[in-house]
Amino acid sequence: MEQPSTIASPRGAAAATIEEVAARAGVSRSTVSRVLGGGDRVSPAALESVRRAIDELNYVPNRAARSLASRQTLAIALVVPEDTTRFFGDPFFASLVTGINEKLASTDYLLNLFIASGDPGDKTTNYLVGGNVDGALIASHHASNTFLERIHRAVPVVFGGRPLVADLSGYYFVDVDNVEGARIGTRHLIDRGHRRIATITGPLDMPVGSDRLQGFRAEMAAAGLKPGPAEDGDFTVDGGTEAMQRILAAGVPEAVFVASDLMARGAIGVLRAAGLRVPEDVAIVAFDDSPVATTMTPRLTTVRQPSREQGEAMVDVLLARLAGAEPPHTTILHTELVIRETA
Amino acid sequence: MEQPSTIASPRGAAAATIEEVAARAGVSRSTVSRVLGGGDRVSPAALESVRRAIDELNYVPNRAARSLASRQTLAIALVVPEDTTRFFGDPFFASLVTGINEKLASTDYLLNLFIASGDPGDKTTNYLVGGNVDGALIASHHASNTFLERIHRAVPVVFGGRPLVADLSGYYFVDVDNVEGARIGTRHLIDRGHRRIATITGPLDMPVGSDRLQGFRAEMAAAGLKPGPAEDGDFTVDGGTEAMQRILAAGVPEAVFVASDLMARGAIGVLRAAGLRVPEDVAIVAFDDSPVATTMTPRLTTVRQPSREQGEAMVDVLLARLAGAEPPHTTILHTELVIRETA
DNA sequence: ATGAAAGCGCTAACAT
DNA sequence: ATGTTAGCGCTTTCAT
Repeated sequence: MEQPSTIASPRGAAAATIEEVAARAGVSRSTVSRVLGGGDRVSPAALESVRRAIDELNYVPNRAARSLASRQTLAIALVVPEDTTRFFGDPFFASLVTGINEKLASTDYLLNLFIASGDPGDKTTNYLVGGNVDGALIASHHASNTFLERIHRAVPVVFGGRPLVADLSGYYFVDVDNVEGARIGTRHLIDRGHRRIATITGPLDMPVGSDRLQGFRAEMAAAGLKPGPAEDGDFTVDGGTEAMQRILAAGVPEAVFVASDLMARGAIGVLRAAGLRVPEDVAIVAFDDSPVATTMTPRLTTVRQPSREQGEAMVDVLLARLAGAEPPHTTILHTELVIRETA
Repeated sequence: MEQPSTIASPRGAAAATIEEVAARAGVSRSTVSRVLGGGDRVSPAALESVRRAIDELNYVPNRAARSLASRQTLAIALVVPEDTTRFFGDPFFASLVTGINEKLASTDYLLNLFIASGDPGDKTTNYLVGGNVDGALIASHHASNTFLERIHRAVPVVFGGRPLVADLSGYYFVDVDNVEGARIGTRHLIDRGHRRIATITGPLDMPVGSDRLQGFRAEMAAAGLKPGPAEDGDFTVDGGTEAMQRILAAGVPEAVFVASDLMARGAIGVLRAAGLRVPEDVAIVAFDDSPVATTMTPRLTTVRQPSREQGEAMVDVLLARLAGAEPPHTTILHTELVIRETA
């Protein structure tokens, strides 16, 4: 060991620089840089000695310097404009992140996750706009316009879900056909012979929320039925509970189309507490097909949303853009009905 | 515009540089830099014109350049060496992240989250070692030594839980007193008059796993009781299910100390399926006091672990180190028993 | 209070 | 195949 262990300070030993590696290997900076870049146009001898020097010095290139010079970071941000409770509570994010992570694992890009709830000081935004990542994935939902637009202007972005902006042109996003999904789910209820059908929606200021309500209404209309009450369940278990209570207060429906599995869980709890059987007294079709759909009893009949594939598709589109290709601005994924026990 | 707009590419308009801001404001780079740094030793007039220029140009400092020069990034990494399933499935991480996030929100530091499951190419490690963050928080668990040590050597690190390294000296960590917690939980079972007590453990290659088993055994020994079977439930619902099945196969215990809420959920499912009542036939004390403890029926009697406080404490220690202070290497948090319905 | 000048550690032409 | 030369955009002495 030639390096004395200087490590009494918080940061470890002063990091070796490319210059030191070059000196030790008896070559120039450029040669070391070439080795770092894949070892092309480097003699076997030089390559060997550089590699050894890197090893001995425990050298890792300084990324700030590297990105400053090369204008790329090899990092991709996933921004989730939600608070931690929602982020961890909603299984949608788990699948989305899983899809993204897996797709990115085989590339040189590293995924940075930002849980940017309120972020008063715009720390996250400045970080992204400041050139710290090559591209960003945003699980849009109900983020404020300025926030989205600032990032979108500075760095290639792909949205998960339809971004909430005035003018969609120029934006890239991967969305699920929520209108279609809601129609499929509602249709199943109608096919089962139900007529008085209520719905529990997500927040209507979110595209996912309003799209699913729209699908519900469209399908009811197509069947010549008058839609029952629609109550906002906030995409949470508790919200679903309260929404169901409000619906019940107005009379017991034959069936309920619930716009997420989580809300369905809350709703079913209320139904049972009221002595109503599912599906015998009230049938339920939910939306998501997340793990809770099979974990709870009775197991949910639900509209499957391909969240993981959505994550993968987002990465595909972003990577294509970063590679200079021209992927389609809009990618739409489809849903399918999974019939289990609640309808 | 002296620079031709080469940017038909994905990224938006070329970002303004400090030089352009200076020119527009009619001052030097240095003055702009001072304004950026807080506006000290700058005349009101200059300050005003620089601010306007920044605004008009939509200027955001390039962070790579800034960190290269200033040797700090204002970013802090949270590294979770787990796969996404575990990360999202275990409520422990949700509270930990919540605590960390909240504590960091009021500082200038930005939290970068890395879900570094396998990471074959060491992308995450190189990112951290490459100086991309000022410090790192690691939810340690069962990460490989080399991984932890490489990061620890390069950047100030604080671990959540006791890191799995040969020599603990030099490491900073915030841990929960798991031995004590397990003793408290086990004691409660003994106090209730139970004698034949089994345990479902976490993986024993994790400090949390072995500590809780050790506490269970210590308390049983202190009471002069022979510990019942111990089965590894992997800290998951399914693992808990299987562990309980193995225990049952060897005979029905009077009580089980289960080292996590999630595993208790699986275990109770098995018990009920076997026609056994909880707590009448088999009493259960779990560990965590996560949201599932009150969500399920019956509600869990469990040892409360302050995960959120743990996250906050981790940030405190790291921030202290970054500020040049000398916080204690070890911080131990305590547990308390929460009595509900299962014991 | 302000500017000039010297890097931070790296990549990327451009020579050779 | 290798070295030389410029920067990348910023902070930071050091003068003034």
